[in-house]
Amino acid sequence: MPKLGMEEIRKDQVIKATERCIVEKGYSNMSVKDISAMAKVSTGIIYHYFKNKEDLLLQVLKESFRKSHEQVMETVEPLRTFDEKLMKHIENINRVPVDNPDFYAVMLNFLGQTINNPEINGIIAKFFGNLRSYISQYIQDGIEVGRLQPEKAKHLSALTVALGMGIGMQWIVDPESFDIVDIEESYKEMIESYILLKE
Amino acid sequence: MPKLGMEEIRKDQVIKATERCIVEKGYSNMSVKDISAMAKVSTGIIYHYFKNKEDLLLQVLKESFRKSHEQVMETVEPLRTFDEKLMKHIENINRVPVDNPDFYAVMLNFLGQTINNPEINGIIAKFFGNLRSYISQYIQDGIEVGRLQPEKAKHLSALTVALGMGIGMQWIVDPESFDIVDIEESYKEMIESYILLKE
Amino acid sequence: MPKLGMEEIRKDQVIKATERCIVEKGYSNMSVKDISAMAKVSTGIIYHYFKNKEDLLLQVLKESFRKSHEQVMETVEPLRTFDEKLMKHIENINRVPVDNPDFYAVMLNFLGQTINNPEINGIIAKFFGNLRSYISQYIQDGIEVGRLQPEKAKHLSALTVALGMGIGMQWIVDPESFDIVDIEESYKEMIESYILLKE
Amino acid sequence: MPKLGMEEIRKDQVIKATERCIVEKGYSNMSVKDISAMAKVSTGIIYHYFKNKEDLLLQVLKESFRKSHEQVMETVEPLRTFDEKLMKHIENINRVPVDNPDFYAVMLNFLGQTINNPEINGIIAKFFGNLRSYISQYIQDGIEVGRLQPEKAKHLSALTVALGMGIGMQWIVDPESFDIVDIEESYKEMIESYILLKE
DNA sequence: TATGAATGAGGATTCATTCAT
DNA sequence: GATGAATGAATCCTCATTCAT
Repeated sequence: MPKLGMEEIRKDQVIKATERCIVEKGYSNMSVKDISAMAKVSTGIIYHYFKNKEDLLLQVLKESFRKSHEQVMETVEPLRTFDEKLMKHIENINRVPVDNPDFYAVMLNFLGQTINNPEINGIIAKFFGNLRSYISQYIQDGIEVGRLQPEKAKHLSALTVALGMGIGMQWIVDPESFDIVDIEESYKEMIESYILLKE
Repeated sequence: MPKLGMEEIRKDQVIKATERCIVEKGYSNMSVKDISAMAKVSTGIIYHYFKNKEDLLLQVLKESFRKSHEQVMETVEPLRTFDEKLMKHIENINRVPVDNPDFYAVMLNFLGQTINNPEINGIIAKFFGNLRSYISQYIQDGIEVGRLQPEKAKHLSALTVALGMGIGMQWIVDPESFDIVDIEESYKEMIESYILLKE
Repeated sequence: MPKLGMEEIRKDQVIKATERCIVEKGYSNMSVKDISAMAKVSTGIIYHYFKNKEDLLLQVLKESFRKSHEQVMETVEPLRTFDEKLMKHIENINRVPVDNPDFYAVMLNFLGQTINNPEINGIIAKFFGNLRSYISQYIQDGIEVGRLQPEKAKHLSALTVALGMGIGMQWIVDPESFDIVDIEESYKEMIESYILLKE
Repeated sequence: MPKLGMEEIRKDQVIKATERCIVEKGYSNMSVKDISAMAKVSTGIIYHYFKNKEDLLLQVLKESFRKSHEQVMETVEPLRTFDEKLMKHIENINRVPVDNPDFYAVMLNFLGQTINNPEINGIIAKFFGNLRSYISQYIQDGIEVGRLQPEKAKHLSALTVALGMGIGMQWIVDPESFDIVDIEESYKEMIESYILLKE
């Protein structure tokens, strides 16, 4: 077993274990010992690779957002037209709770810290900002090709993200309340009816 | 100072103090001692009136939702037509983050516990359910008077709530990202364009 | 309901409740609140009639021994001959665990405090001393009527009490280990064979 | 000071300290902090090696019985004849209160918990059962070599243990009441007169 | 007499973090 | 690099006792 170059392996191992702990026990009920047990390492190792628990948690959040972003890019970028991209993005957002419920669990847990932890708040703010800015780009494209009303552009990105997040949250809290696959159509329709795509 | 019949006074005092603690310190960084200091009572009194910290927290959440619901009812109920009601409801939802940021702080903190705490989850699920069901009633009314397309009704309540919550969350996390008073118009327009109100 | 002369009624009520608490929860797991709940009075009442918890407990122990002693006297005193008395006394001692298991529960609980609580130790010592001294009297009588060997008298009372207590304790701890009614015969035989009763 | 492989050392250290605390302060007046101070370790270490206070106490009881049993075996086993063994066993039991008063202090404290703590009850029941079963074996041997009346065997072990325990308890509670070295002779005589050893 | 509200010290237990090995 | 023993402050909670009513 290599002793050198373990850094990446160990960090990854610990971050993944922390994620699982958040999902299984929750942000506020999870000790460093729990994490080390889940990762099958000693507690000492954690402090060897991370400054402290808070540092580790921040890295977990960053990694979680990084992966989520990566996933979105992979599916959306290859598409050509702005409306394909927008609709794909909506699909992506809408399906997170089903496809990757752990992401939601992690995000909700961190969201609870946003009020009192500026660092976490900053990371989440940046993530939301990114989501909006991708959508803004598609919209810009749509305006440029003359198929979108410029006056609707201003809040569209925030509204699109809002719908996705709001649907996801309601569904995570109560999956019986509606069918999340079913609602996707309405989600798209609502956006479309608002921006009045011109043929 | 009276010694008898203090129950309601003390419970209220402690619940309010707990709310303040959640807002100022956060759900997971707040000790019973913090609460008792905030409420200017002894820790013992908290256990005299609440079974334990969890019980207290649940009551804080319930109380928070109760007040929020009350507030909504007061402004929406007096209105006559379904579209006035719906739009007022939207306004209400949209303004919570500005008018009552503490409510958002509390809710976000509890939302973070929803994954791992079935009791909290139940209370939040019920609250979201209530929000949707009020909207559903306005919509029913709208369909009955022939001014609303029935086929849009199915997900409208969830979508309306989603927009409100999603806007609020983004704004709480980053108030610089958009003007929340400004976005209200777009919020309403999006709903209206979807349901195609007939004159 | 009389307000004057409540002292005896209340004291008795509280002492009985305390006894029940000791039996049901154990000496060291029982709070003043438990006692007041069991007695259906307020905690304040307890401090009105007893100096403090320790005082109350001492009175419970005394009362327990007083009742036990009373019971013994009632059945033994009417008898005539010393050997009838001795055997009846043995029967009495032997049957306490079955007839009055609460007494054993209470005594065992207090016995556990004897090492570290001189006051409790004193009361128990006196109780054991009493038991021995009654037996010594019967034996004196036996010697005087010439039916008992004087040289066996010295330790007989302690040995008789020892057998009774030792049997009781083993049986309380494990009632399956022997039949306590059955062992009485052997208990008596052992005493008889030792003192060689002359016809 | 070594950092690895401390488990046995620490456990022993803590168990011994707990024993001392029970003797000096009593089962119900002794805090984990007292124990940790007595053992000269931090409170944390106690929870590192024992599940909780109750677990620790159970191990103390077990250890106490284990040592006592060991001691008995060492002195009794080398002996040849059943009556030598029986008498030695009686001597051993009788001398515990003098030779090892801590054992009695510990046992009495735990005995007080037997009514309300099934686990403690089980351990004590087993210990008493062991004591009886050793004696039963000597008796069997005596019957087989024809020097003991079989009909007396049934309760003899319980009666022998009863005498020993009963004497010890009375003496612990009031050492002035009789001379425990002196009573040993009578203890033995009582057993001998009962079983009528044939030459 | 009687109540039960109120106190706060003290209880068991957990936990982030350090450090000798 | 890696371990897990060790710490002790901080957590939640209980409880004997007091006292205004």
